[in-house]
This record gives sequence, C-alpha cells and structure tokens, in this order.
Amino acid sequence: MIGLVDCNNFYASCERVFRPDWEGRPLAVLSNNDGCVIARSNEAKELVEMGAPTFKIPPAARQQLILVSSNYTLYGDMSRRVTATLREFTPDVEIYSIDESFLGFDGFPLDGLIEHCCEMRRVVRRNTGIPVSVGLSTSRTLAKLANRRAKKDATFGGVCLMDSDGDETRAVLKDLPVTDLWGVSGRLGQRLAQLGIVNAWQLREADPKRIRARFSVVQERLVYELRGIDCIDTDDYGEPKKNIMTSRSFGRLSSDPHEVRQAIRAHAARGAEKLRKQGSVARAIQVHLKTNKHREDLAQYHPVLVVQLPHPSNDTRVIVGAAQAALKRVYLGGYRYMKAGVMMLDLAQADTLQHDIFDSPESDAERERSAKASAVMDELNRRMGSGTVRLGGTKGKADWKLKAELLTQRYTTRWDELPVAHLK
DNA sequence: TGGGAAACT
DNA sequence: AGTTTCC
Repeated sequence: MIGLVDCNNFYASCERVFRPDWEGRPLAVLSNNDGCVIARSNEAKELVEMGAPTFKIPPAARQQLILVSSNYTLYGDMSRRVTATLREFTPDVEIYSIDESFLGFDGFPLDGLIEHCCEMRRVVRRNTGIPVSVGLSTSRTLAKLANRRAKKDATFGGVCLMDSDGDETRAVLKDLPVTDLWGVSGRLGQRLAQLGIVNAWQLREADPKRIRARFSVVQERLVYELRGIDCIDTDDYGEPKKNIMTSRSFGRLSSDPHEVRQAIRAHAARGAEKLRKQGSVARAIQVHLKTNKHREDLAQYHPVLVVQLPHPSNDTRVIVGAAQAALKRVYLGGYRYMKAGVMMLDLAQADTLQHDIFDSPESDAERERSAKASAVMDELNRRMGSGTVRLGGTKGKADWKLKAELLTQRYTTRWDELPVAHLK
C-alpha cells in the first residue's frame, strides 16, 4: 500500500499554529513580493480565488481577510517537523513537495492500516499543530485521489483507503473528469476528449498501447496507475537537479543598471551555492531579464542569453563573473525591468567529471584553491547565517529585495522571534 | 500579477 | 526555445 499525506492548506495552517486567535478566520498567504494569493484557509476560499493579484482583491473581501506575506523559513521548518513525525510511522517516506509525502507501507498488515494512519494523523497534529489528510491505495495516482476524497468528505475522518478495483472505485473514477487527474490539464484533456475519453474511468479502460502511441509513455503509465498498478519511477527522487534557476522580481520596476547588476550577481552567487550543495558543476549559464508584460504602456524587452563556461564550474567567482559578462551583452538602458534571473545549465557531477585533458597542472591547483575557498564560504554561511560571507557587489539587503510587508514571525527558527504566551 | 523544476514539442 | 504541468 502507498499512502499520500497532504497537509491541509499548508501555508495557512502554519500561520495559524502560532496565532490561535486566527483559528476559524479567513486567512490568505501572499506570494513573494506580496504579489498574489498562493494559499488560503478554508474560510478564505469563498472570499478570494487562488492566484488572485493582491491589488485586485475587492475591498469587501479584503476587509474580512487576514493577509500575510509568505514566510518560507517557517513553512520549511514546519514541513521538516511533519516529515519527522511521519518517519515514526513508516521508514519509507518520500518527500514529494513542501506539503506532500508519499509513504510506503510494504509489509504492513492491511488489517490495521487505516487505524495506523488515523493515529499518525493525530500525532502529526499533536506534534506540529498541522492538520493532514491521508489517502491510501496501491498506486500513487489512486492514493492521491483517495487523499482528495479524505479532504472533501469529513466522514472519512481524514483517512481514505481506495481499493484498486470494485464498484466504489469505479463510481468515483466515472465521476472524475480526466482533467482532474495528476498530470492531465487543459491541453491534454482536450486531446483525450477527441478520443472520447472525458472521465478517469474511460482512461483506465483505454488500451495502454494506443495511449502510448497517441501520447507518451507518461500517459500510458497513468492508465496503469488508475488500475492500481504502481509504475511511477521514484528513483529520481533525491537525484541532483538537472538545471537550477534563481530569479526574482524586483520589489518595483527598476531602470538602474547598478541595481540590475547587483541582482544578477546575487542570483549567480546563489546559483553557485546551490550547485555546490548538490555536488554539481555547470557547463553553461543563462541570464535573463524581463520587463513588466502587464504594462502595455511601457516598452517591452525580454532578453535571454546563454553563455558556455570555459570550464565546468561551481565557483562563485567564475559563475558571477560569467553572469555579469552575459548581462553586459544584453543589458539595454531605457527599459524598466521587472525581473532578473540566472540559470545553471548543462550540469554534471563534480566528482565524476572528466577533466579537460589539455588542463595544465596550474589549473588543477587553481581548481583546488577555488574549491577550498567555496567550501569555507559555504561553511561560514551555514554556521553564521546565509549572507555572512559574500562576494563583492552582491549586497544582501539591497533595495531590489522583495516586498514582504505582512511578514509573520519565524517562530520556530529564531530565538528573538519565539511566540510569547501572555498569562492572565 | 510567485518561484522553481521537468518534460514535451 | 517556448509550452505545459506540477506544487
């Protein structure tokens, strides 16, 4: 059996753990830059759409809503706590996202499994304050559907087991539009509809070979998954990323070349850090800038430039230098930039990399020096807080930083931001 | 008017 | 390189 544990309204729930006075009230969490709504408590769902731009929230709704900036330090730590509790209930925990984990229950007797998961749910709630729902079935896709039923229908008590066969499963699948399935959205849904496949049951009964021929191996797997056959390959969980992007909107529009350069240098430095963390080197990087496409009154410019690095590298100085050089080639004055980003491309594992056979001994020495310098920097930043050691021209607290005007405390990771209880 | 990653086309 | 999909 496979379980899918999904935290209910995760970000909103994290915010409420330390603000019991927000219990039962409509609460929405805003994106980076306070730009749009990215999470809602149940009470907020009738007041505001997911993804709604903050400035478009009607005043009437806004008055009732508690709005907060996203507090990723808090959510990341709460997520870690939830996962730690899940591990007490099965050793096989596969983190799928910040608020979802797949659990393997191989070897667990089917008999007490639901009760086991109910207990898990209670303990997660007790340990972390976060409510979760559990879906159980024999494939990830069905576990996900079971989870959704557990969420929707309170009579399940938060845990729903869906058989891979039987009348009930059949009824559920018949009732489910294909576009509600994991991995099927608008476009694919339209193409499936052309074959007369509009609900999940029809897809389950389709000929996998035919589906593979018309679509791809991913959709073929989906057919098997709907039949309860586990066939999503999870070997690539925990594998190093194949590319790494760091990008961010400016808090406002910027036409200051120094500011743009600072941002690009900081993103590049962050990218190099991420490379080292997963033991990769990049063979190329990409730099991009964007103006605000919503502002039709302003001139638009969206340059993208890929540059090959002379040697694969994860050295902050090399990456930052290359990014800045790339920026220099595409930057044009006179535009008001909205966003800047740097991507690490064509990644390879640092330790298995075939060194350039024309490399001289000096460059070997240089490579070692560079690795040492980076390691010291990473260690200092890990121990003393990120941003303690930076390359010049990558200001940490810069003007181009995000807007987050409604930030809550980092209750669980900062001594000076601990929650305080007032006793009467 | 989010940010990040992957796979497909 | 752009699009689609996920969270």
